[in-house]
Amino acid sequence: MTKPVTRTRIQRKNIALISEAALSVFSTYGFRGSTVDQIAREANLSKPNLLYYFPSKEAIHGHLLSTLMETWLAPLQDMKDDGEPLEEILTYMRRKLQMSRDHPRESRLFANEIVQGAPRIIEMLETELKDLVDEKAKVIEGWMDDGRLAKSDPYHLIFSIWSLTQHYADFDVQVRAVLGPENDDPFPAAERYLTTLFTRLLAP
Amino acid sequence: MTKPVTRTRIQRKNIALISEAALSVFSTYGFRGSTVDQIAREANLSKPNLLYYFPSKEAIHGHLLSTLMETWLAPLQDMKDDGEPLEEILTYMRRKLQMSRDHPRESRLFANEIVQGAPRIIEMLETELKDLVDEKAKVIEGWMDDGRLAKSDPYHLIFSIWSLTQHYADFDVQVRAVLGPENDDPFPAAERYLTTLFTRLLAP
DNA sequence: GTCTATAAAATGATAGAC
DNA sequence: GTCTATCATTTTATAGAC
Repeated sequence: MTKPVTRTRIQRKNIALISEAALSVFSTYGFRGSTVDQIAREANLSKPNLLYYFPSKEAIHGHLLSTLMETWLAPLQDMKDDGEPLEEILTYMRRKLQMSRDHPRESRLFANEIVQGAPRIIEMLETELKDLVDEKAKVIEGWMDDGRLAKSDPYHLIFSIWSLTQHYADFDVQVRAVLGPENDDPFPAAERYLTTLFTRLLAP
Repeated sequence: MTKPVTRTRIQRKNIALISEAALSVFSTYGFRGSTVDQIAREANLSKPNLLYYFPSKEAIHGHLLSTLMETWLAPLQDMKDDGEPLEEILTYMRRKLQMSRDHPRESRLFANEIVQGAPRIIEMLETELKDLVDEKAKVIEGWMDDGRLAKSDPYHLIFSIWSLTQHYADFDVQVRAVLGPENDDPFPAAERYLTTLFTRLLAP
């Protein structure tokens, strides 16, 4: 698929530098709201030098999205049929919550893209993501049919894990504004709350 | 606060036209990603004519945000101390879900603003919104202390209602992509799922 | 109130020297 | 590989006729 490339140390370094800078900028302003100038400044490169490594603004954004996609899907892929059902769900939820805490920019990059209609990843959502969710929804449904998990809609269950965990990255400023400056880290309380929520919802 | 204005019919009509168009455009592209040209085209006005009614792009955006804010807070304000606790919470959740279904552009306008750091409404979040949530969290905590609602964190309970309901507006394309074209309206199933979720979480 | 024309700044991208 | 200079477009906003 992707053509094999041999890159020099300096190429690897600059591509990493640009990716890092672009992640910060795109996740904060969205695709159309971001400028190549901003990214170049953030990466400490001149604009033409940045465009020596990527042919266009669109290319940088596409590179980020496809690179991050597999990281993003990994936690759901790792939810295994043969585990203890409630523990599998709780582990998935906790991993997603950790990603919100440790990689909020990645979360906001996707949030920006999807809120704005997902023009650049809609196809991937309809194929890769849908297939993965279909598969895992079947697993969850099996658990419910076996009486190992209380019944509820498996698709909306997955949506609820996404929305509840990503909220702490995507709406971080609002969460902090409401909790006030005295509560600096909302994540420990969030984890306790979400554990209770999914346990009460799903315990058989 | 706002200076009282007497507007002609034509002024009211055009301001409404511009607001409507701007809501569509800003909610889809965010502030920086939107152009005055787009809004003018959408409103069937020339760009200078649009700028005759609003002094700048920023002014249109600000007008929208402050106009919509009270609509946005109304459902939480209406949650009353003297009702049946679980019903009050479920009613609030359902009203929020209805807003996601009936006013998705408003939801996405705020989502865009907050994901991008809420530069234009952060102050309002730290005052009006925080005060309202503080007040309602106290009410909920009272219900829990009286044993009329199972205990859990009232702040994160409110966050969870926001994230779960707004998800169906803000991430609409993703929800539809995953459910596939055969499931055209996700809201009925969402309402059943969320009713189950909050009932199991909160029933004493 | 509405329009055409246009100024002034920003932005994406390229040319070409080193 | 990196830079300065620059082009072509887009974009916000204004001038001024009607």
